[in-house]
Amino acid sequence: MIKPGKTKKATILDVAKAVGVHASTVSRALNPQTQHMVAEAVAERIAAASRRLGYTADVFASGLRTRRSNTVGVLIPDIMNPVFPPILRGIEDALATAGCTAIIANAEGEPQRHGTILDRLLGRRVDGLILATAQRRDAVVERCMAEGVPVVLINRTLAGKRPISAVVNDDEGGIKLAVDHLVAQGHRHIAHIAGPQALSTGYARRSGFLAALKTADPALIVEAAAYSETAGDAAMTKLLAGKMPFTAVVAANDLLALGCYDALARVGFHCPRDISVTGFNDMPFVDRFAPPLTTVRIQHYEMGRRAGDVLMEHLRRRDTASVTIRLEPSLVVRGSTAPPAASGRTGSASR
Amino acid sequence: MIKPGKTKKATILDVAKAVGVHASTVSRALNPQTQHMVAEAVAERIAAASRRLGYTADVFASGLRTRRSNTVGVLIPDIMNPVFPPILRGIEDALATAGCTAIIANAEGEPQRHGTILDRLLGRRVDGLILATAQRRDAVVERCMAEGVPVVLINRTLAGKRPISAVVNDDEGGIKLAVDHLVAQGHRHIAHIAGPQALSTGYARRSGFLAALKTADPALIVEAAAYSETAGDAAMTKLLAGKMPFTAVVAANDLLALGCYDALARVGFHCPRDISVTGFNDMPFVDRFAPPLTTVRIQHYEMGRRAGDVLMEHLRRRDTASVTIRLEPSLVVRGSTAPPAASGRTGSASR
DNA sequence: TTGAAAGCGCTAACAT
DNA sequence: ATGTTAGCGCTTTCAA
Repeated sequence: MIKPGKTKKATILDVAKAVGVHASTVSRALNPQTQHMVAEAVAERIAAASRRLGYTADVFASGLRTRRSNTVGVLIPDIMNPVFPPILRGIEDALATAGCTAIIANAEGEPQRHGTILDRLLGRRVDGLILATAQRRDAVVERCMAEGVPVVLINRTLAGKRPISAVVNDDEGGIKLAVDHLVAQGHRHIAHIAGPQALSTGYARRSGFLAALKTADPALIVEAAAYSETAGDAAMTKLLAGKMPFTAVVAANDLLALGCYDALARVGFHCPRDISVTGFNDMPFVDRFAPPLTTVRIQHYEMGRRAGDVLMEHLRRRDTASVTIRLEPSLVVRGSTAPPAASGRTGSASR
Repeated sequence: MIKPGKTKKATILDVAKAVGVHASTVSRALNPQTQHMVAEAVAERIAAASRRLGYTADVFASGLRTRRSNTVGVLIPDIMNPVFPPILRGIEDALATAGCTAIIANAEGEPQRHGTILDRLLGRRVDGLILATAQRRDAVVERCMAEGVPVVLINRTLAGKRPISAVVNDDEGGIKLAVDHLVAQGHRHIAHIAGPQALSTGYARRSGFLAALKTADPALIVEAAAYSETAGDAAMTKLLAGKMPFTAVVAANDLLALGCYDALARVGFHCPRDISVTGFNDMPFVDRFAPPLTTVRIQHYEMGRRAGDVLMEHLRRRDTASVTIRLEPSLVVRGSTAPPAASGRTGSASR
C-alpha cells in the first residue's frame, strides 16, 4: 500500500567506483582538511561524481571513526521566555557557519533535571555545550569541566573566577542605567525585585542596584523565587504589603516586571502614575504591553552569536584559553516610567 | 595546562568482560526488544554492571548498524513567533517518552531555503520529520513522500486530500467564532486580513470568513504578504486607504492583528472604539497587549504533542495509515473588540 | 540461552 | 599522490 521508495543512499564506495579510485581517496578529496593531498584533477572528478550521486557522508560512520558529531547541545532554562528565541538564532547562525547543528534542550526551571538532560545530550555525543542554565555554583557545569567537555556559558555565569568561557551582559551596569533614569526622574524611594540569588544575573543585578543607589533601603529589596510572572507578582505584592513607601521598582527582568503589572492592577494602582516599573532584557513584545515597558536592552542575538563562535573556537583548538565576553546593555525608555506624582502620593504605596 | 580529563567511555565490551559474558549477550540484555532471549539472572547482572560502569550505547555505532538515530527533525517557519515555543514543548514531550530527540531547524520565512534545510536534516539521518512549514503545494513535502521519509505536518497542511499525516486546527470553525462574535456585537462591515493564500491556514481562514459572513465584501479582504507584524500593518493601511467603511477586522493571526494596531495608531484610530480587531492563535502574551487581543485560541501544546505521538507511531510501524487530526479552537474575548460606535463613526474608517 | 563472526560506512596509519 | 588495511562499537544472523 505504501511505497517504500527507499532510495538507497550512495556510499563512499559508490563514488569511488564511479570515479575509479579508492574509497580513501574520495574521503580525502571531500574533506577540506586533507584535500590538499589529492591531485586537483582527481578531486574535481570526485566532487562531480559525489554531487551527481547525491553522496553525503554517513554521520554515523564518520562519527564512529572520528568521535565527532558536529553537534552541540544547548541548554535553555525556559523556552517560553521570549528572550531566548533571538539568542538561539544567534547561536544557530554561528554554528551553521562551522557546519555544526544545535540540539536544544529545555530545562524547564527544574535544576534537578539538569543532570538527566546533560546525560541525554552527552549520550548523543555532542561535541560541546552552550549552557544558559548555569547557577552560581552548578553541578552540571562542574561535571562538564571535570570530564573535559567544552562548554560556553551564556547569560549566566559561575560565582568567582573560573576557567570557563562565558558570554554575559554587564548586569551591574545595566541596572545602574535603570536606577539612574528613575533618580533623574525624581524618584527617591526605589524598590528592587531581585532575581534568584543563586543565579549570577540575580546576584549581579542586586549588587548593581545597591551600588547605584547608595541610599537603598533593605526593606525595599525582595528576592523573587524565579524569573517568572507569578514570582514577580508575589514579590510585588509583598512589597506593597510592607510599610515602606516607594514610587518605583526596578525588576531584575522583564517577566518579573510583568508580574508587577499584575500585582499593581490587583490593588488598583496605575503604572506609571502611582508606581514606575523597569525591566531587564527588552524581550520581544515588551514594547506592546500596557504600559510599554521601560527596560534594559541586552544584545540577544549578539550574545548567542558570540557564544557560538567561542564554542566553535574551543572545538577547533582544544587548548584555547577560556574567555569571558561582557556585552554592553542600553536603556530603552518607554511608558512604564514617569516622574513620581507631586501629590505626595508616595506614601500611598504602603497600603 | 588544560586537564584532558577524558574519562574513557565504557563500551559494551567492558560490560561484557565485567559480567563474564559475550558482548552480544549484553546487547540483547539491554535492548527491551530482545531482552526476553536472555536468562533473567544474567540480564540482571548485566544491568547492574552497565549501571555501575555508566555504560550507554554509542549512538554512532548502533546507528551505523541499525540505521536509526532516534532523532527527528522539526522544521519551524519562525521561531521568533511565540506560538511555536508551546508547540515545541508538546513535540518534545511526546518524543521524549519514546526516547527520541528533536533537532529544531528554523526556516525563517524563506521557502527556497527549505530544501537546503531538509538536506541538512536528512544528512543527520533523522528518522522522521515534523513540518510546520508546509505550503499548500510544497516541494519539500513531496520530496519526503517520494523518498519515503516519515512526515507529520503540523498547523499547516497540503491542498486537497493527500496520504500524509497532519495535526491542524479547525481554521474555518475558528474564524467563524470570531466573525459570529463581531456580528453579535453589532458589526455589519467586517474586513479580513487574510494570511498568505499559499498556506492552508491563510486559505482556510479566508474561506471560513467568507462562509461565516455571507455578506462579505471582496473589497474588505486583503491578503497579507506574510504572517508578520509589518505585513499586517501594510494590509491594514491598505484597508484604511480604501473607500469601503468597516468597523471591525478579522486578522488571520495574532501577528497580523498586532500590525493592525500599528496601522490604526498611526492614523490616530483607537481600538476598539473606532475599529475592533481579532487575531488567531492566542499566542503567549497577547493578553497583555494594549488593548488585550480578542483572539481564537488554538491548542498549542496539544497540537505539538499529538504530532509527536503520530510520528512516533509511524516510526514504530512503517505501514501505519496516515491520519489527519483536527483540533477544536475556542474564542477568547478580550479588550480589542467592542460594539461599533453608535455615532455613525462607521464611515470614519474610510479616510 | 549464549557465543562466534561478520559487517554497517567511514577514516587514518601505514605502505608504496 | 594514491592504495591497503584495520578497526571505531555495535547488532545480528548463524551455530551450538
